Amino acid sequence: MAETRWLAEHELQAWRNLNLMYNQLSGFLARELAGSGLSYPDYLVLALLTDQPDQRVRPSEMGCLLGWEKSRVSHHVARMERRGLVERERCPTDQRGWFIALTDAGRAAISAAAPEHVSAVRRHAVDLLTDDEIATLDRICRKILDGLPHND
Amino acid sequence: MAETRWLAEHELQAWRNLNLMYNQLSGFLARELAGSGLSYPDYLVLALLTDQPDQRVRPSEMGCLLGWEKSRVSHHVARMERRGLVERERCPTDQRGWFIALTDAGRAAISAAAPEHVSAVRRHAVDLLTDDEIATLDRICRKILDGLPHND
DNA sequence: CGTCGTTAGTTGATGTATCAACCTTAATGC
DNA sequence: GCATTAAGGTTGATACATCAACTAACGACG
Repeated sequence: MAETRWLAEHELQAWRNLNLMYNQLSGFLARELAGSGLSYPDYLVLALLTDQPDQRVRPSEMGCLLGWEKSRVSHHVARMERRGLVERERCPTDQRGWFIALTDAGRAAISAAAPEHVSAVRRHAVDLLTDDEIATLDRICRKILDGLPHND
Repeated sequence: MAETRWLAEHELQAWRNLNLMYNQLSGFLARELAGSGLSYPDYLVLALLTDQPDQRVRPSEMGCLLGWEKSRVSHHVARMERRGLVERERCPTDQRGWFIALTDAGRAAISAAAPEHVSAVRRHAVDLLTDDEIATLDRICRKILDGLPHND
């Protein structure tokens, strides 16, 4: 077993700041969204659905796109269905599967929440960064994602 | 109410990648840690404690340092105490307060887990980035943190 | 065909995060 | 001093995340 290479001070700083920043930021955005009656995961699901051509997806595809495992998708969609934000429809070509579809209430909820949410993302993140920084951030994320065993 | 300024394509990409990256990465690291019987939050608590001069902190200070609210600290420490990883001691100078202190078992647990964890952080994040990228990442995090209402 | 491994998704148990309500002790103001 | 407010923490309820175990339909191959 080789000696452990501990993190240098500047590496440790960056790593801690990343964790702290992400948690604080997503907590803040979640609280903001709560005013519209949506949680952050709710928002992600609804946003994903509105992006789909016919506003429906298979749970497994949703899992890939959001990076969620199937059980998380299932539990979360079940809760959202109970609140009337989405509904499940049998998939006609595969009797094992379902489609998750946006309901009118779901569409209304995200339309109401989106402007404020996007504005908060701008105010507290995107607009604070230069184009260069955004490009670098994107590159960093890609590098790290590529190095991870992809569960999709 | 002004028109909503939606995110431009490159901004949206970076934002989505940040979310995806952070969730995938922290999920991965959590699974890695689970092999040592610790969760990611467990690790953060123990690491924080080993950093303290006398290996104990007040819950409120821990909350500040980790960006956790007091109730989260309380619940989590209670669970860790049940497992013998930390213990609570009455604060002699303030009868309302406590110290959270590292136990021998806690010290042993983090000593066992740290090398593998740090190596995973290196392999999957730090070592993939140039010094420039790390510096930029740190700057980005600071900017965003500064713009957030600080709950500390 | 039938059997068998794979894939789609669900379920239940447990750990984690947040909120609001609460209790106790400390500090402040008069 | 004594009343009031604030600060340090806890608690219980609920939502969220993860794991392992499960059901059922698909599909490939004999």
